[in-house]
Amino acid sequence: MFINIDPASGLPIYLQIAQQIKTAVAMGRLQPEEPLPSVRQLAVELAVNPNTVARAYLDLEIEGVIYKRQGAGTFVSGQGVEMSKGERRRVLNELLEKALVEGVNLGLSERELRDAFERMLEKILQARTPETVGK
Amino acid sequence: MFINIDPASGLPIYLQIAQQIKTAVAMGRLQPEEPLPSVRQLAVELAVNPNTVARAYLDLEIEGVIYKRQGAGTFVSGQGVEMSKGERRRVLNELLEKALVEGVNLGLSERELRDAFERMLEKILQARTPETVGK
DNA sequence: GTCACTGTATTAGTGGACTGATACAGTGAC
DNA sequence: GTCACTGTATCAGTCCACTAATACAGTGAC
Repeated sequence: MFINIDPASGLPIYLQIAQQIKTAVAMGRLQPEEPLPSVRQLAVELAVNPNTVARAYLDLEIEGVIYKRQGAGTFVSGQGVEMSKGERRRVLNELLEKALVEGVNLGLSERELRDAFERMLEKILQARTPETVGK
Repeated sequence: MFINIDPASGLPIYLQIAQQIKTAVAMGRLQPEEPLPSVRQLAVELAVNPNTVARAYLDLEIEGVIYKRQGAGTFVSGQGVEMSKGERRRVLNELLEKALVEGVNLGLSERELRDAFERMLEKILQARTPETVGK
């Protein structure tokens, strides 16, 4: 798989796994209903404990990014994040505020902030087919 | 001061302090060279240990948001984050990616993402005078 | 049924993040 | 100099996040 762990990052292993899968799903590198590697398989590959992978999968399941079936495996969700519109906006706004506060404090100009946003948005959406984005 | 601690947030106290000050600086509610409350003063106000406040101030100093003078006090920096342009972009991009990945996985449309960004950017920049934003 | 695979639960150990008590050190008004 | 304020350093305790070892339980091909 495409996941790689950086022991020096300081970020917990399970979060590194979760984050990378999340990004892959957002970018369409992982398609809905596509099976993920089993917890053991990925654990061997990354040389970590199966529970660590399971922890990452659990987080992703709670967030609605993937779903699991006992004995069968783990799969990418079909777009279904169960959250109210308001709640979703709140989460997004929190993250955007954090990014922009940081950007402003770093002394970046309004122009630079906009450019960076546009570039990142493009990067994430480019690989997706139009109908898989939003509704 | 305007800081308030939410014990239920799960976020460490010192991070709550640091984050709120950071936001205040970005929004211009705290002006360059403006003195911050002393570590003891703020500690009493928030009912925490002075070291906890000091820890928040230390983080902010390392990031370049504030500066301290032994025996004198703590002050808001005058725009001086010492970081290369490339490094600053990298930090911003990381945060933007996180926000957008989340937004896409939440099923928000490109339009909604753009709108949220514009609104947040506006909110943060509105209180600042033009010449204090970027260069 | 067996077998080989799935995810799950339990339990435990280690490390370090977080906070606090307390003593030290610098600054500036007087 | 004193005094009242600054931030700083040291040390210690507690809690829990993180990871792991290991055993349990469900699924599906055969």
